[in-house]
Amino acid sequence: MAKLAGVSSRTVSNVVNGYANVTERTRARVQQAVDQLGYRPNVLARNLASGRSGQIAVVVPYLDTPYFSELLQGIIRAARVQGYNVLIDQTDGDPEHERMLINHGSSRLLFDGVIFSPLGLSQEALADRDPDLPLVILGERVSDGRFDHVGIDDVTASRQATEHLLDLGRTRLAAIGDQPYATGECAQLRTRGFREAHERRGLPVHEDLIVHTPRFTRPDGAQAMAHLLDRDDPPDAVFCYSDLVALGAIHTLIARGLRVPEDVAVIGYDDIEDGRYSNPSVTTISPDKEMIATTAVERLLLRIGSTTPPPGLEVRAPHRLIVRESTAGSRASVSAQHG
Amino acid sequence: MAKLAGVSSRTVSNVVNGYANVTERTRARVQQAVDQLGYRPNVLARNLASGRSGQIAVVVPYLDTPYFSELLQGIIRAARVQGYNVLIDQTDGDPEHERMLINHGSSRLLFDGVIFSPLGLSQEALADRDPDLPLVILGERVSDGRFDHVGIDDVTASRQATEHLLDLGRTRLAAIGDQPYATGECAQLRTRGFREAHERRGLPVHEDLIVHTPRFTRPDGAQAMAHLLDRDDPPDAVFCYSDLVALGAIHTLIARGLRVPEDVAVIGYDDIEDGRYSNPSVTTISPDKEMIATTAVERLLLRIGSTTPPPGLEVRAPHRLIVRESTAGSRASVSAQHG
DNA sequence: TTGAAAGCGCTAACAC
DNA sequence: GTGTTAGCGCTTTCAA
Repeated sequence: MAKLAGVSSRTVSNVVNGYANVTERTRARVQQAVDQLGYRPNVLARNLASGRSGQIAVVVPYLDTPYFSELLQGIIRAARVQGYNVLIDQTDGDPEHERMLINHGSSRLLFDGVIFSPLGLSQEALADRDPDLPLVILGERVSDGRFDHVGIDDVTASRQATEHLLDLGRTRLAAIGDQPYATGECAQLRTRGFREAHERRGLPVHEDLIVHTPRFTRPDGAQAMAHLLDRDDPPDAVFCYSDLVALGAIHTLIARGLRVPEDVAVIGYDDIEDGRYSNPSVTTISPDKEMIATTAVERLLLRIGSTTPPPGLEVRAPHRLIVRESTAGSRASVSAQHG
Repeated sequence: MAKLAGVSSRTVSNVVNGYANVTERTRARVQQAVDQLGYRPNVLARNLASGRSGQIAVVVPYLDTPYFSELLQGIIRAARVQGYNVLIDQTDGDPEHERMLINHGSSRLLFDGVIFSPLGLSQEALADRDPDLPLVILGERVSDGRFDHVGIDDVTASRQATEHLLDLGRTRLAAIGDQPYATGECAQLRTRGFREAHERRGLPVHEDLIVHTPRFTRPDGAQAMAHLLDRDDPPDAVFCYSDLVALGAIHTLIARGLRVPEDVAVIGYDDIEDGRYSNPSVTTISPDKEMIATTAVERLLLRIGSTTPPPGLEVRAPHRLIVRESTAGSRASVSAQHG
């Protein structure tokens, strides 16, 4: 024991953990011993004794989705600053896997809390989860008071995206990405924003131009767009529920010899890097990822630290509309509005 | 203790861990007790006692690089099958951070081994690392016998990419991504392949068309391409050291009103999804990511499991050339050659 | 303010 | 094959 090299046990713990009640002299003495012996506390032992693992889990549906990997970066950074490690888990949107993770998951104890971006998980599954597991939800789901929720205002953002398309003078707006079933809450909020924009202008929604997709990937976008173009009366603007979908849609448009945005304007969602360098670059809704990440970590650690769980907080992160070539053409400039 | 509900301690451990020497009857009895009490072994305690954490770390320079996030998926999957959790760490290519992780890193004990994709780390730093840490290196660096190395044959792949460009009848080939300094080994191997292709055909290398970039990102590609186009005698084909670079380069080309591939053919490297849906889609070198991931995990676990470290293995993963629109135009089809 | 000692819940060497 | 027992290296009451 390192403590032999000066004083004794309990004090070392105090010093290493930076507790208050230690004489300056003692602290110095211990510190010196620590340095000299190159002592490093054993994380495992500490974890066992304290009952905490010093790790948080981040659960996302798909790791190779740029939106998530960009978000993850911020989370990892924020967690590390607080001395926490991040465990990453991918669910592939599998409801069973998601449920397992927030229930009496086998790996409970491996992490002290979870930042969770659910996809397939229903409200009910969320409800009967392990009540002792500190939890922060990302995305669209609204807090039931027992966890925190961080996300942008999807409805407003979607409305603004749609209004941008209408402002361009387009009249036949399509929407790609609706998911009119239990696990598609996120998509449904965006559809609601799409509708609201029309309502505010007193314009009719072209119901048949709302296309469903199983996911928000490039292939989904490409296929949906092809579907739309096969119609008698194709759209002149498309609101895509992710930048990936937009990228896929644009791919199809160009492959069919159409011009973006002259023939069809396209707007995406997420502001991933791909959309900044694509041809054309993609107009998009840009959520403040940095703030989402920071807030999520902050809230989770607060939750982990408290014995009496704080009330569930509803955090609205800001977003902006970023106009690029896919709606503005080559003269694209940036306009911003905070949500 | 769950053991009260039947027999006793040590046996439980045996059963739970699936060891051999247990009577069928005993096993059943224990199993029943386990089920009944809803017993779950405490991972932390197990880790402390066994000295192993059941976690492996994967260290990559940048998490939001599609190549890495695609690779990570495979690694996570493979590790999970073996009952291992994956801890992800991002170094931002910071040599100091990288060195720390493979030395007496503070978080040693948190993971049993590391799969490492180094960037800034010099050969020397690698040499004086913690010799007890099981290590598998991804990418270009060749094994010194004390760790395993998994990667494709960069020189051959790069030569094939270049030959593909020459086969198109192009004569002024540029290369974007060289890094002629200590930490740019990966880039240098690709440059070597680029040269070899010219040599084999008895063609001169246009030295002034080899452009250096600090990283392999879209902005790097975009900028380098702009630089090339500002020359008196621009290239008619470009070998980009990553798909992201290619995407950036194409962005610039199109912005300048040039046609890809008619005016300039572009080939990338990595086969990320972005390149399959971009306009034009990107011809590329496709490494077998699945195999790289599986092999890396397999070798690492083997290393973790052995008391006497196995000799460092050099694993060559296969790759293929995938021809798409950025070199073949809209009639792009797929040709494959294994490396 | 600091020492002593009792675990945290498991694994593994050692006997039976 | 299975029970006994001694730690793994820390945190944390409890005294002093």
